[in-house]
Amino acid sequence: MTSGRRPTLEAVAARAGVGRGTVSRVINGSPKVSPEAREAVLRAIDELGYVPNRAARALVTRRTDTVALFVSESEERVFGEPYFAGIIRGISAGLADTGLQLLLVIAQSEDEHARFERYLTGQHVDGVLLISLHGGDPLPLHLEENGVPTVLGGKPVGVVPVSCVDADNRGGARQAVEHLIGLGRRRIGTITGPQDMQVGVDRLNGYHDALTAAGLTGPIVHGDFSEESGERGMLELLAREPELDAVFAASDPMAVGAMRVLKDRGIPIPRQVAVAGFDDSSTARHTDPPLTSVHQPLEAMGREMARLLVARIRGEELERPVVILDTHLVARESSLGSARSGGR
Amino acid sequence: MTSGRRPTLEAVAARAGVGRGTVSRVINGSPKVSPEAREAVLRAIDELGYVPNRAARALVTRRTDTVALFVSESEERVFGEPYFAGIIRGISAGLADTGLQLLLVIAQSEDEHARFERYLTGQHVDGVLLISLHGGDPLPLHLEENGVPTVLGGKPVGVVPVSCVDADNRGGARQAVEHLIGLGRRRIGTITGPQDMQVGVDRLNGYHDALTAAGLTGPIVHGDFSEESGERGMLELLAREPELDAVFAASDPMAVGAMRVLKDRGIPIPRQVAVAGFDDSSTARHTDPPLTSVHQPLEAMGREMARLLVARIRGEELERPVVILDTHLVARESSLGSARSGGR
DNA sequence: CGGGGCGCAGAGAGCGCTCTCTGGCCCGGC
DNA sequence: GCCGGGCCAGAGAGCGCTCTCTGCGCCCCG
Repeated sequence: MTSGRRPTLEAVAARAGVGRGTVSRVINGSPKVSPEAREAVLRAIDELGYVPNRAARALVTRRTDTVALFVSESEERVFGEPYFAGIIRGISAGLADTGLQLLLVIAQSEDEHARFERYLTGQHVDGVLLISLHGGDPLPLHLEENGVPTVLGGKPVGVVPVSCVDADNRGGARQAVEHLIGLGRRRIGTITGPQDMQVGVDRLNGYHDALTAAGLTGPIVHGDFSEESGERGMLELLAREPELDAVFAASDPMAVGAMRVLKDRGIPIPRQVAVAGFDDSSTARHTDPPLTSVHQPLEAMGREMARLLVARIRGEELERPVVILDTHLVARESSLGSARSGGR
Repeated sequence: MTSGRRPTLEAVAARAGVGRGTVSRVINGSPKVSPEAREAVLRAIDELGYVPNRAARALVTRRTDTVALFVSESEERVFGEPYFAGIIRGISAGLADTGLQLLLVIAQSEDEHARFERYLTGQHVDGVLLISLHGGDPLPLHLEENGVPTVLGGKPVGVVPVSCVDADNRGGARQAVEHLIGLGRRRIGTITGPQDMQVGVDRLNGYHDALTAAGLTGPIVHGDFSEESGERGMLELLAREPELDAVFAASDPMAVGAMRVLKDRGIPIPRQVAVAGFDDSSTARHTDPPLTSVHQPLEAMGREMARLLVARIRGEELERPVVILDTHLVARESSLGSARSGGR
């Protein structure tokens, strides 16, 4: 089929009866080409099935037309699957008509993390998308210092990033807790996420916001987003506050863990204790009872990350370098239904 | 930090007091370098923070050190999230110490599918991994014809692939149905996957195998792996076989849909009808009751795909170009517990 | 002590593209 | 009618690397 080797730009030029420069101009959409020449070149490209060689182009332009999605997965609990898949779809969609390719880099250990830092700063990609970043990771800083545009998924703890996209974790958590308060709950505990991640801090703050606004306080225990830490957290909450009538878990898996403990103890959900989670993962719809949870627009977040990165690569000034997308509560049976006090 | 531009191989050679060729040999691990020269080169590389330019190398070697993972997601129902994430992790792990980068290509429409076919056959990647392939997709054939090594995740329907990795869908389905038979069930229906996908066919065959071995028959309805098709399938099964005492759904979402219908009808699970699914997704653990399901080793499958592809890229002969990995049943409450006939 | 062979190093070419610079052609103005 | 300017095309250089080929020096053997 392909005779020996793929056709080069030179071959196209020969066939079209023009010079290499003209072919290059046509390919790159330069206006300085006469209609006849353009026509001839396009026909030759078509006839030869010419595809430009990226390596050769990258060599001279110093752009690779590739961006990396870097996922640090040293602790797999952080890396919830629905989150991952949703974000990736959004990114892929956002990149689709930009001509940029997506390189997926999953660092599963510290070693790999270091190796990839070198790789990414080494002129191999035009930009980097980072998700599930851990507290104080210097990677985004190093990248920017080396002139590699970087967009973060999720706010980093501490530093103000050059550009990042996040869900409104604080607002979402606040909504969830306000929802519980609105249902008449008064002794509302929370199981937090890791406090070295901004997302954990934000969701705790949202919880605080709602309680404070209602003049309430409640017990706080710390988890790490995992189902198992949800179980431990629930046990601790019950020990500290036997009169608990609701719990807000900062992730769905933790909510699932909490619900398991409640069931084991024979505590009816939501009659005695209402439960709300965060993520609105597919699991939330299938728990017993179905879990009230905060939905975040994963695909939109991914798309927005791609948009920001592309703009930065093109050297455009960003009007809003930090984008926070709305979250909303999806109320289900784990909180709805009658509470003990109001019960029939 | 970086003064102007990154150091080139030439700069390293100058600093080490050797020629470019020697530096190249050191980098590529050629044995034909004296220890002293190698030492000097390595020091210079370290001092300069030299990172080879991939584009320049790719241009001359005609290898890109990049493989693509191509996901055709035109119908999103097929592309279950846990499947995706698990496989990717395996692939990433399998590629980790090969120096190959992973390009993620998600074709969300027919247009993109066609565009990427051109891209992938156009010397941009050294090999391609394909997952969730649809019946009769000519892409793998085209790729191989163009000399691009390809490894499939999941057997294609019809043609015998050059190399592919799959789970033992038939065996898994058979195990699940044997399990139901072993529990005393005799009127076992199935909701199949799409029959234009080999995975759908295999799981139906496994169901057949088990029934035939036990001298039974049962009603078959066709679904498309989606939750909604599981609901429809269950309704149809109940209509066709009111005495049904078990159902094997070829995917977890379909099993979930089926369970919803059973619950709506007030049919106790598993007392009257036992349910088994396929995938052992995280959802399976959280349904009510928890779902018996067939587990497939996703990460191992991904790793195996990577291994096969790397071997093919290196031109090694494959001893077993088609790898089928074992599946096993995870029995949970949706099938365990007492059946009607046996009382409690 | 001389010649042949081997092993390591360096010079040169070239991968396929872009980009700059020069040149040719045509048109308009004086 | 001649010259200047604008516009499009092509030639040339060079991006950073690999690979081949030549050459040099050393060692070993006769």
